[in-house]
Formats: sequence, C-alpha cells, structure tokens
Amino acid sequence: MFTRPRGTRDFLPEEMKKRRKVENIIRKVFESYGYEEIMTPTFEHIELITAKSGEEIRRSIYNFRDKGNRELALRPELTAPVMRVYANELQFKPKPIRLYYIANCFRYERPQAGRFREFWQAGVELIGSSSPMAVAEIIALADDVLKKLGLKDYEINIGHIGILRKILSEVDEKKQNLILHYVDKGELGVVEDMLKNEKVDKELFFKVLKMEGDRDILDEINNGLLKDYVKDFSRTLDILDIFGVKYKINLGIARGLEYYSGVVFEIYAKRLGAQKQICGGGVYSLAHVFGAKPTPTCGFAFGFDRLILALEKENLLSDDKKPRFLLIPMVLKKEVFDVARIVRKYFACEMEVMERKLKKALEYANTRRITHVLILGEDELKRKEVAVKDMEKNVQINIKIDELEEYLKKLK
RNA sequence: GCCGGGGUAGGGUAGUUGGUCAUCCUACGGGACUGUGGAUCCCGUGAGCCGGGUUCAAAUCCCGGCCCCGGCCCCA
Repeated sequence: MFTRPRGTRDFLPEEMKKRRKVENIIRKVFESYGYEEIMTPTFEHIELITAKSGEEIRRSIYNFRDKGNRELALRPELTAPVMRVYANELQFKPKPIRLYYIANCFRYERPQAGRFREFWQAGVELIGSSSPMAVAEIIALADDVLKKLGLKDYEINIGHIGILRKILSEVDEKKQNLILHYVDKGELGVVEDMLKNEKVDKELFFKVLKMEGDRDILDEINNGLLKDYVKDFSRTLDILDIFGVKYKINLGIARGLEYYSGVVFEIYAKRLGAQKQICGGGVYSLAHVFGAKPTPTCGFAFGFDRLILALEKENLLSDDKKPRFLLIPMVLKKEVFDVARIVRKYFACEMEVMERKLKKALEYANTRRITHVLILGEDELKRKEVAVKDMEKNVQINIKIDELEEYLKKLK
C-alpha cells in the first residue's frame, strides 16, 4: 500500500461537498465586490518566495530542484505571485485592480491540528490603493464572507505596522524586520537587547506593543511623532464603524511577513485553539520588489481549511439533500437511456450497473440515500411508463415517460 | 525548530509474564428471498506501519525509520 505524503490529505466525496459549498459562497461574495479570479503556477522560482517574505516563511519553504537544475519552490502563499503578475502584466490597467484567488499552498512544517503541508487559501488583493476606504473595504469584505458563511465565533483584530515602523524609523529596514519578527514571536527580551544602542523611544515602542482594546486607546498616542499615522488609522476605523464591522484594536500584531507596512489585521476563531487564526492581511508594499512602480496595495487571505474547521465546530456544514435518482433497468431498451437523459436534465441519476436483483438494488439505494428509484421493466415499457419510487415516503407511482419531465420540475 | 501520545481488516476494537488457525462489531460482495429497501440468518473478502535486533518462537520485548493525533512557536 502507498501512503500519502506527510501533511497532505485526501478529500472524500462527503468532504468535497462541504468544501465546494464553502468555496462557492466565498467566491460569490468576493465577486459581488467586484473582485476577479486569477490563477498562478503552483510553483515559482525560489527567489520570488524568498524576496520579501519573512523568517518563518523562508524556513518552511517547500523547495526542489528540477531537471534543468532550477531551484523552485511550491508557493507558500499567493500575495507574492499575484504581485509578480501585476508587475509583469497588469501594471498599466486602470486602478484599482481587484483580484481574488482560491488555491492550494505548501509549507514544509510539522503537521498538527489545522496545519498541513498542503493547505488552501482564499484571498483578495486590492492593487492601487491603501487608502482608509480601501483597507476598510477589504476588512468589511472578510467580515461579510464570515457572516454569509454563518460563522459566529470570530474576532477581528486590527493593528498598524506603520506605527511600529515609524517609532523604529531610525533603525535600518533589515533590522526593523528582524525586530518585528521577534515582536511577532513575543520575545520582547531580544527586542530590548536589539534596541539598546538605537535612537528609539523604547518606552513608547513597548507601550504601543501592549495596546489592546477598543479604539479609545488610540487617544493616548494621538500626538507628536505618531499623529499622522493615528489619524490615518482612525479614518479606517471610522469607515468600519459606518459599515457596522465589529473589531478590536491590537497594536501588537506584527505579522510574519515583511512586506506589510500599514494597517494589518488578523481574524481569530477562538474555538480552534492553537491554530485559531483563520484570516490575515493588511496594507503592504511589494510591487517595487518585482520591478513595478511602488503601488499601494492591500489584501488578505483566509485559511480555507481552518474556515472549514471553524464552521464544523459551529455545526454549519450539514449537507443539503437534493433529490438523487437511481435507475434500475430490468431490460435494456432505448427507453432506459431516454429516461436517464430526461432525469439528468434536472438531477443526478445513476444507473444500476451491478446486475443486481431488484431487492439488492433497492438495498443499495437505501444505504446510498437515493431519494428516488426508477424501475423500468417490460410491464412499464408496454405502457410507456416508468415506475417512480419515493424512497423516503415509501410510495410508488407509475408515470408516463412523456410526463416525467413535469414530475421532475415539481421536485425542484 | 522543540515537546508529549499513538499505529491490529475500509471504519471501530479484543488479545500480550512472547507460544494453536489473531477476537468481536461494522462495512463490503453474494445467497436464503425468481420485479420492490431499512429486519434476520448463512457464506465469502479482508489486518498486527516499515526495517533491523533479541529468541527455538515476536502483534507482544529492544532499536531505527515512516505515518497519525495533540501541545509550544509561528502561520492560514
């Protein structure tokens, strides 16, 4: 027997039904805001991934060498590939450009609850603006998706990396990234050491990092150095208030990716425990890294698999049952296929192919949760009829083949 | 990268101070029952993660690996 590679999964029909259902809702909401789907390669040159991703991502790159000795990497996320596409081919389209994707990603990490080596992300990028209006739009969009999915237990946390970077503006960018990396890891002792000889208002920095609560807390830093940033932040929050989006301020959010530069947000589904983060995003600058003019951008990604887990925890993924037909032909005549063709215009109709006796076929229909069985034998054919057995109500009627379509329409 | 717990038919399990043919339930295929489902009975299919070691003998003990579950960190 062969086993799956570590950290990968097989999705069986029952599970795929749920996943497609969720996917379709996400797709619909994204599209309703004007976002258009894009698809990029499953693997990229490794440099694209390492360019500006962050320590953690770099450590977990799923890379390989191809036969042409190229160093390639399975994509760990889609923001960088999408921005490469933007730089390569979409730079001169009218702004803003609204793109979305639902695709698999790969990270070479230790699998555990809600963490896999192959996982799916569903995200959007809004290219051309990082105005408060734009940022508020994407956060509201994420919120809308969760509402349409029916999820109750989630919390939107909003921070601002621009504020953190502003306080650190005397430190060179590389070191800033490293500091933010340790902030993200919660190793504040290391951060303190790194700031020792820097001209940075350390008291302010650590105070800001710990700020968490509703928007009033921003008043404390709405002065001097940070005034403009707080103003920008507040405008975004104003708009979210107007949209009716509930959120929490959390300035300790540093994000593991180095390209973030402004408002950032994370959404948690607390019931998921360790892997509770179901969404992350914010304002970033990446276009210039791939050779385009600097372009303000914002975006986010849902962890699709975690979304599924969160929805399951809240019992929101019961499968809706559509009528499902089984056609049992007792004789093989043209009419059998005519009937199948008619039913298939409306519902799934499978054909009995095991050459089973009627009783066994019905037994099968029963366990497979077939809702309607069609029986076609000599008797029925003589009268140009088909026997339709409703498995749930346990009633059987004969219907003229000519009138079958009317019957099906009523079921819809 | 670090730390715990595991691995017996497709799913769920029993069994071990090493010693018959590895238990039972379920699922699957067929039959009893020749064109009418959910019950019952019968028959059949089907297993000790992989590799090595100890031993007359290993599912059981030891070592290594693989995989799964979970926690830390991080991420989605």
